[in-house]
Amino acid sequence: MERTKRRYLDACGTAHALDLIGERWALLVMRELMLGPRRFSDIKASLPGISANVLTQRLEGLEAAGIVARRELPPPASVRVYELTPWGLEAEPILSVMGRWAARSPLHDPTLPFSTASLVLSLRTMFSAERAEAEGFRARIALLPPPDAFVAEVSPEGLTIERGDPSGATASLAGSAESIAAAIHGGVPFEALESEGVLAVGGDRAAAATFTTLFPLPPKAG
Amino acid sequence: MERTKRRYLDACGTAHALDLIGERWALLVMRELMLGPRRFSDIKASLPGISANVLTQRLEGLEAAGIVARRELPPPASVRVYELTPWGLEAEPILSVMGRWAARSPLHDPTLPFSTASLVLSLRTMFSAERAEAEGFRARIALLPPPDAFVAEVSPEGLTIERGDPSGATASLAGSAESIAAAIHGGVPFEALESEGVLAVGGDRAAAATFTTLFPLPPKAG
DNA sequence: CTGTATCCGTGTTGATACTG
DNA sequence: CAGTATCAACACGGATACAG
Repeated sequence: MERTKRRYLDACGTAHALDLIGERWALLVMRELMLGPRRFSDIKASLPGISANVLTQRLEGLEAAGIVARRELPPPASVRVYELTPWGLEAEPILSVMGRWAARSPLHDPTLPFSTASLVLSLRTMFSAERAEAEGFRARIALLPPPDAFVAEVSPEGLTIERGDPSGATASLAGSAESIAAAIHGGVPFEALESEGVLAVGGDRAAAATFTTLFPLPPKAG
Repeated sequence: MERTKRRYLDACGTAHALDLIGERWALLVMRELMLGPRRFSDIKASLPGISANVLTQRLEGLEAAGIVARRELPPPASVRVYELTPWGLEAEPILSVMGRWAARSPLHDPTLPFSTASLVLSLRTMFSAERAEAEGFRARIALLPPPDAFVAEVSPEGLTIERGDPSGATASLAGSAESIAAAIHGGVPFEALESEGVLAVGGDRAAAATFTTLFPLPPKAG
């Protein structure tokens, strides 16, 4: 095939990182795998604009680099899934740092599509331990972007967000990743989103409201 | 011209970062500007393989995004230089995190060319405050990759590396960025590099030797 | 139904030559 | 020195066809 990959002739670690994950779509494919194994079609559906052949190439390249592994689920599922290797998982700080930096961009357009993986990673990135501390906040908030279910746990140790059973949570936010993000990052009041029918808030509404204030965005640059 | 820039239709911060700095060469151009203003030809000379037209396009794009600014030095210099804006400067953690992650790659080839900016940023990235603490190390080490002069200061507060006057330093390492990196990251003994005539160690050799141990590389993945 | 391979129009990249 | 012009090679994205 193409043994003549276009590489940077540069010993710098950053340049090598770009050789590995600098091609178009590569980091976003990795983003979609950060929360666990996914199937080809699910990845493709979460990345508006990627074409099947490009996704195939990226998965091959990331596999060859030792960043992604493919696996067959045992019968009766018997489907092929892609997952990050342990080293691939360690790339999450790259996504976080890039996201935090870009949040200061004056050109950012928050009205574009927003995947579930983006939502969860953005919350991990933007969580303010200081604010949670100042509020003395402690809760388990269920995040329910269909068909997934995550539980965010805020404690003095910090924030964790994992797939899990939402029953027993202090409060719940059900709706598309875009709608949940509108409430948390966009500051849109629950009532506005509920009256449009795109968000359902359950349980302790005050706790849910406080939760949405724990992820402040940095000021715009320029 | 390019009113149809190829963007990701994705509200995720990481995706927006890729819209801004995800094009080929963009991050490496920024790396070359991290230590201060540079001229077009100097940037081009530090990036093996980039062509003039692509460098022009990247500088234009980064300027339009508010990441890079162009400036004319006053007479008698009267040359045009490019520099990072304050927000552009804040992208250094992106380079660090990518470099640290890629250092674990089994495919990394340390024999490729290595720019002065790469050397300084890699030292800032890989510095181990724990080791300096454990050694009780405190010194000013001059790094002299011609035609530049940097002073690295190790103190209980951490490491700083700035352009500066090398006189009065505890020790000095003079040679190409590649040679200095061979001593620090590659673990090559001073004597081997000196006998090849590619490195000159001055001042307190023991302090210089200890200094080279403060930048440990992480273990390889896979 | 889930992926993979092939073709094709278009835009991006890279090398050389050239201009102010 | 600091770019621009030109052109060839490649990568991307879309559609479609194919394989398990």
